Amino acid sequence: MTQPRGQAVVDKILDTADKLFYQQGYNLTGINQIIEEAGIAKGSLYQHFPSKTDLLVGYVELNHKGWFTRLKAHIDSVTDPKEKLPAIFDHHIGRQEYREHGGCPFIKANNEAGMSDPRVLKEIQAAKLHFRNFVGELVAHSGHRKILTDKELTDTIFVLIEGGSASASVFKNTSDLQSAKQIIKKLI
Amino acid sequence: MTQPRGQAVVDKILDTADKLFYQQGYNLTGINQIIEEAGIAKGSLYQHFPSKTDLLVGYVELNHKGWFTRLKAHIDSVTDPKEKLPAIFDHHIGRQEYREHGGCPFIKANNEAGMSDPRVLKEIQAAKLHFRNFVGELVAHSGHRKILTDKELTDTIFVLIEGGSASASVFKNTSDLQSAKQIIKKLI
DNA sequence: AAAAAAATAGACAAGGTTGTCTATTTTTTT
DNA sequence: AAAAAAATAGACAACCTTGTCTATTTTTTT
Repeated sequence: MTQPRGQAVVDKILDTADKLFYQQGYNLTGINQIIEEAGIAKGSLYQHFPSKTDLLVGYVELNHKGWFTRLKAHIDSVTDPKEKLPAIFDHHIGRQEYREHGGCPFIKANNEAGMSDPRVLKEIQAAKLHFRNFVGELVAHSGHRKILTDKELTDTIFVLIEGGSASASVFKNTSDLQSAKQIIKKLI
Repeated sequence: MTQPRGQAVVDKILDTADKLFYQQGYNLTGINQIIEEAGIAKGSLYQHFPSKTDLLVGYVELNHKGWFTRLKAHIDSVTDPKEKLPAIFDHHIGRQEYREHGGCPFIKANNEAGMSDPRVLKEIQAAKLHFRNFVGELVAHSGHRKILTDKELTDTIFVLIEGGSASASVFKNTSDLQSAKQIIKKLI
């Protein structure tokens, strides 16, 4: 069970698929490129992922986990409950900069391959609901000014984050995410 | 120059590409499927579009024109300047229902093939700037309550429409677009 | 140490992809 | 009516795709 050096095969596959699926897109990334860049054999890939679609499902699940872990860690580091709301935008601004303004990985996967397997859409919806519930909790404890109701503010933040990420992928900058952050600060 | 019955070849190509690129995605739509469903010969396609990428550019341009024509017609039909703002949401709600919640065609094309040709990204950015400027004009003449500045309200509407369309493609409904509409009504 | 499982390298099948080219027919222009 | 352009049907090249299968080596478990 020990793992002296180097990643396990599954991790190498998922890491490579994560990079390539996001950068090039699912349909433009071939199995052969994945095994070459991951440095593993084709048989190993098909042992862990019976089909390319299964690898896509694994990719979406991995992104769900990793994304939420990072988001929660960032928000937990902010102590003022009201300040946690703009921090959601800061986190996504940083992620889009790191990701070179490629947009939301879930929306990308959904647009390109959302119909290829029901598990893909299900997992993407789960990730988005997860996010909305998380925002809802933060709003509920934020002590905001109630210009909008809790539900309205939650929906606004959720939709602004979606739209701000889409805008980042079009304009290759985070200016709309920054604008959205300022607007939310004004409304809380 | 007359065209007695049936569309010209170019129109048949673009209509078919429009349908298939949006429904299936650019990368999953083959040239052979396009010519078959359009009922034209392969040589005819390559006479008008030297490559598949050129057809993609034509597709984005066609969407830019058609989308704006429809949007403007809808907004023009609303007389009250303030009511034109929620009408932007109504229009997009109707479009997403008609499009079966596939999301924004520009975002889809950008996610899937934004890097394949600089003309694609350029045209998508042009469409989005076109939209933002259009919203800006409506906001300027709306006589809203100035809870937000003109620029802030414009940005908010723009980003909410982007996010609401993305949400429609994930949840296969227009509930976030409807929520966004209500929030805007409250802010104007 | 022996048995089982996992990983490797790579050939291979079956089919799909874009784009070219030819020969023929139809349509449009002059 | 004659010449030019456009459209058709389809074969074809060159290549890429996913997934399978074999033979061999490495790693892990018992």
